[in-house]
Amino acid sequence: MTDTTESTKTTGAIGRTRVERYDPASIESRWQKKWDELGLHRTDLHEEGRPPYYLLTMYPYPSGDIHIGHWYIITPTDAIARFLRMHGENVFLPIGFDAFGLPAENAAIKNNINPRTWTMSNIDNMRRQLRTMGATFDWEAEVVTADPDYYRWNQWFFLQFFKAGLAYRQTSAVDWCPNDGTLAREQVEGADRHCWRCGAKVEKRDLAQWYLKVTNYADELIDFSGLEWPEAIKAQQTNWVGRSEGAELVFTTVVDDHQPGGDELRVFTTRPDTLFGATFMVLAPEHPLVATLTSPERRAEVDAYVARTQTETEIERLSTDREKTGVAIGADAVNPINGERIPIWIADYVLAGYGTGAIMAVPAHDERDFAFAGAFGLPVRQVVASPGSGGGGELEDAYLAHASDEVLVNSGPYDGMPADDGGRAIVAKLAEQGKAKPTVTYRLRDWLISRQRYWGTPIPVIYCERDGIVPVPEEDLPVRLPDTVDYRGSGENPLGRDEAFLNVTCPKCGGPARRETDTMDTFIDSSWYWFRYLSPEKSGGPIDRALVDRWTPVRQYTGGSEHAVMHLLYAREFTKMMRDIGIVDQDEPFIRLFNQGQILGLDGERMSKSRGNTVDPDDLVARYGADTIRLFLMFMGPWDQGGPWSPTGIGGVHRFLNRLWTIALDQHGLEGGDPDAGTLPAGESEADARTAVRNAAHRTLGGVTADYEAFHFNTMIAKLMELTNLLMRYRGTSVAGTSEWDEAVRLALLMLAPAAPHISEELWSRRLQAAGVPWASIHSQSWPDVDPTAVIEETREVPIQVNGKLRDKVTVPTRISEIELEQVVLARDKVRAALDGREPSKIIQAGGGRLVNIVVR
RNA sequence: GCCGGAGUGGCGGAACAGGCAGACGCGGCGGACUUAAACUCCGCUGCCCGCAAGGGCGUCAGGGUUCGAAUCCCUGCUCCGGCACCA
Repeated sequence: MTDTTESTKTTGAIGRTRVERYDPASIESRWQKKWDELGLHRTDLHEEGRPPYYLLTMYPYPSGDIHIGHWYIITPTDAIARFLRMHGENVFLPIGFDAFGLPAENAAIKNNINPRTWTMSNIDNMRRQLRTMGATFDWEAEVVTADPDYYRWNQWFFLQFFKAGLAYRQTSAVDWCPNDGTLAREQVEGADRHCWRCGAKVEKRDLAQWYLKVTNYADELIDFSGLEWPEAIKAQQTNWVGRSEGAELVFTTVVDDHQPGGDELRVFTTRPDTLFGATFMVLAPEHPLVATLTSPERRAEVDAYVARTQTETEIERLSTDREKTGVAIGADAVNPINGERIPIWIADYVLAGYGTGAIMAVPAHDERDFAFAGAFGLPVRQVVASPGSGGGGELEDAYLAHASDEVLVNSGPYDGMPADDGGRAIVAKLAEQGKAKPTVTYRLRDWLISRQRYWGTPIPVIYCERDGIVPVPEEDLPVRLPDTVDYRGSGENPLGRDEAFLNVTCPKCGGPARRETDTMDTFIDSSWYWFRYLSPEKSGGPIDRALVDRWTPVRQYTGGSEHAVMHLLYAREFTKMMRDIGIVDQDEPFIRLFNQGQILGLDGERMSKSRGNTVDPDDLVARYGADTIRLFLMFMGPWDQGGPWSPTGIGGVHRFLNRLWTIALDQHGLEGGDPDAGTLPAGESEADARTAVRNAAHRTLGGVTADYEAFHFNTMIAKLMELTNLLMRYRGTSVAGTSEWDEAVRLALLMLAPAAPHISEELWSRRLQAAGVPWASIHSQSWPDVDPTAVIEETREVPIQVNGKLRDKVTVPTRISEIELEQVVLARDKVRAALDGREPSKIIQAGGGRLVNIVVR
């Protein structure tokens, strides 16, 4: 802790003063309280005077503690808010808690307390910690998603989506985590297919589940026009949607002893040009025709393979370079282009959920088909080759080139055509017979939202034996999550064990019925929470349309990139669904997105409570104060970069604030350790020095303003350090206390205010008091303007190069002419030495004489 | 394999549109203050040669464009993040 009793000795011209030391502990909580009392951060959403600016940062999950990673995202966001307010924007910066979810349930099971109790007590703690940052959240807008007043609207949305055909129930093989229950496609990660949250291996289960029809928006989701989002996120989402253009081709099954034939076997391909090279077909083991097409003598083997793919896929899929497996089913198909009979196989490398679940295998031109053909001795026929090569000879690998300078071979009438034209011709020909059509396929799946967990939003549906699926009437919302359920895990839905919850009367027929016992994916909560911030208390509907129209889309969103294809994708999808049911009039939720980097723990891993590698900022705050921590985090490096946590260097930032304190409060003091203290630099007049101070202050202002706008906080702070160091040099000289000095200190405080709000407010208020001016918060001041006349330089230093190598520098008047500058440069001793008698062949003055380069042979 | 991003001192990082590489900070060295230490302050600090003046070399590697390249182009390497047989 800083010793507050010690004083800095001063022996300046003014005489002895006692200046207390910078003690953040004594000032920060005082200002936080004052700002609270004044309602400095409360946003009047109806105010007409200033333009609205919705600034949003991703709300935290209430895991129990705010760690340094939270500071890393939140405090720069707060600096942006304060900066914008000083520019006259009416900034809305709300905060809330993503309060449903698995960790609460697990912690509750472990400690035998109710998830709600656990969550709410964490939230209380985190509210307190969040306040120590000095962040300007509007706490009146707070949203807690586990409140019935919030989740009832999840249910309401679900009912509207159901009515609009955007929510549906379907039974199919789904990804299932032993801890989390069902997962959406986006929530299964890695080649080994593990759960995004708990890491457990994901299995396949056949379940009836609820889906949201987000595939409706596939094309819209890859259109980012009008959005300022990081390239990386746009690329990830585009890949995730996975739009793929090609054609659907229709093969036909051949009559066999055991089956009548004539069934259509549709395949999707991006390479119709290779149709003549199809030497076999492969169906996904789950393909519906497998059952009828399989011949009696192959039946046993096929059944065994199908069973095996269902149970063993995860183990096999562990290997990235898996061996191809599969079995022939004892039936053939006809290639529509040439009538050729080719055998039908099943294999797990063909996925049931993509395309048509069946492929034409062209081993010569597809790596996977090539490997499969190699494993089972199936023929390989090259049909694309570079012109002149003929395509003879054995391929060692699949031949993948298919640019327009490749031609078709072994393709009957299409021989010699460029591959891409040939492909189009083949599709066109088959289309005449109804056997092909150009098709677009997507990787994106509908959003599976059912979860077999307790701690979430109950899905508002009732199952009646007579009426089937009956939505809960809107007037019966919310379907409350019972507090007393035995939520402890036993692999079954906790809500299914609560008879009082489970048994209801059918709203349609009045007969006995049962409630849905699944809850919603918690990503539903975060898919519209920012709309709710605008009217958290509203009871007649989820959102206040007038405020939504006025304040959204969000102008600037800040948060991590780890939810690139989860939250950030769901939020876009949900907004489009809200638009389609007519309750908002916007296509996109977030205009600008900024992804800050991650602060990693000492182990180099992402900080998380479950890993136990979090850094608690409380100790650091106690020692250095919130302002130092805020600045240090911003100074570490570019905000979008993050990096491993190390407190080394925090002292440098703290010293900077101390120096600022000194120049603001002890301008006439003398530095004991500096032999030049109190004297102007040799050869510099007071007038020169005053001009230099003013010039530096305004130049800094220009740079700092641009840096704030670009979120370049590290260089913004570096510039303020430079200015402070300069003022430190002039402290105790005749320049200290002049109007130029005074202006520089004032500007420095204003520039620092968004980033280090407490110390700047404290120094600001002391200056006002000293000047006898009534107090007004620095945070309600206008951002200062650069005085263009102040940044005009009388002279400038010109680097001189000879053949691109720096040889000399010369200081010249700013208004020097080109000819004069050339004369000055050529007269320099070092230049003449470097030229060594040679005649310059060219003299280049770059940037209007900012640099001179002399070219000699 | 595909997609995205990045390679600059001992370290974190600067360098806006091709024009002084290394701002700012950490660390290190030297000094002032102190009885002493801590704190604070001042100076030096890319590498090599040299007592110095000065010179040479330097932005992952190799080529290229240019009067001039950390920056643009080509080839390759390494690292980080994402995807996972997507036909």
